Amino acid sequence: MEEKEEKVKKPEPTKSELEILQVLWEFGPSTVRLVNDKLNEQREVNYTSTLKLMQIMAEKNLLLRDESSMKHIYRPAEEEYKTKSHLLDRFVNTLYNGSPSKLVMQLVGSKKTSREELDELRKILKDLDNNK
Amino acid sequence: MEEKEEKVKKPEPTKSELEILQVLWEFGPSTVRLVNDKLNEQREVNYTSTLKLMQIMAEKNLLLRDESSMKHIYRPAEEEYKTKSHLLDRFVNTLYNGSPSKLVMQLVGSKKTSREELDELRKILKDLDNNK
DNA sequence: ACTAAGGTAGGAAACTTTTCGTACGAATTG
DNA sequence: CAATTCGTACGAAAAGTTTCCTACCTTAGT
Repeated sequence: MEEKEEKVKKPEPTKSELEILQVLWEFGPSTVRLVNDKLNEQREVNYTSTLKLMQIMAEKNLLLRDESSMKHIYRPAEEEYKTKSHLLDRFVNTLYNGSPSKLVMQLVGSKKTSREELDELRKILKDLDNNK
Repeated sequence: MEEKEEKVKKPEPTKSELEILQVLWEFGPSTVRLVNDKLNEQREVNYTSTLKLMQIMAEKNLLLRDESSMKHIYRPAEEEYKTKSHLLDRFVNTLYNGSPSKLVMQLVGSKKTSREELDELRKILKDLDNNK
């Protein structure tokens, strides 16, 4: 009993790696070309830069790829939810001493949080109460 | 009308820089020695490493320092609240498409969030309703 | 006065992350 | 079938971040 699926530890994605993951989560398994095009809607990146990065991510097991066709198809190795949950966790730990409610207080107190968002928040918390 | 206080843009703190800021926020204006000691409670860092980093941070205007005495006293250039608020904002933008409520939903859905924290959250949202 | 202890400053080394040049193979097209 | 286009692979350069060595100054103790 040793190998099941992916035994290898996935490191945390870097900033640029996260950008790539976002694209893949949004558009599903994609070619480097597609990803690079999307990235270039935000900022200029050379195609080979994106290629290289995605190759590295594959090595690190952040991405999986299908090489059966010539244009390799990449996809995230881990679910969006799982990855983000992990990142959120670290964020709460480093900035809010591990206390999610402190974070939410800041959100609620922030001028940047819109009325609509606040309404949404109320709804969520109400549900929380009901399913107690 | 050109210079008022600090016109210079402060860059986002890096990971290590954030560690230092945390110490300064918690303990107030401090010497490098103090900061380094606190850091070493978590992990081993050489004194001059911390010194150098704090000097760089002062250059970048992340820290201000009082050089009047020989042991320089450093303090964050920006309030804890402001810096964290900014970081939280960027976090929400990059991971949750700018929607705080999505983030909170993840918090609420996470197994890692304790019962106590959930209670806290309810309280916060209730207040939100009252001060509507 | 000398030594030890504790400061600062600066530069270089070590790592990590990001970018891109170059080579080269496969497909497409004129 | 040549030329252009589009793909991968690889390596190294560039940039960013972190660590630490060395030099040197000041203060405290002996």
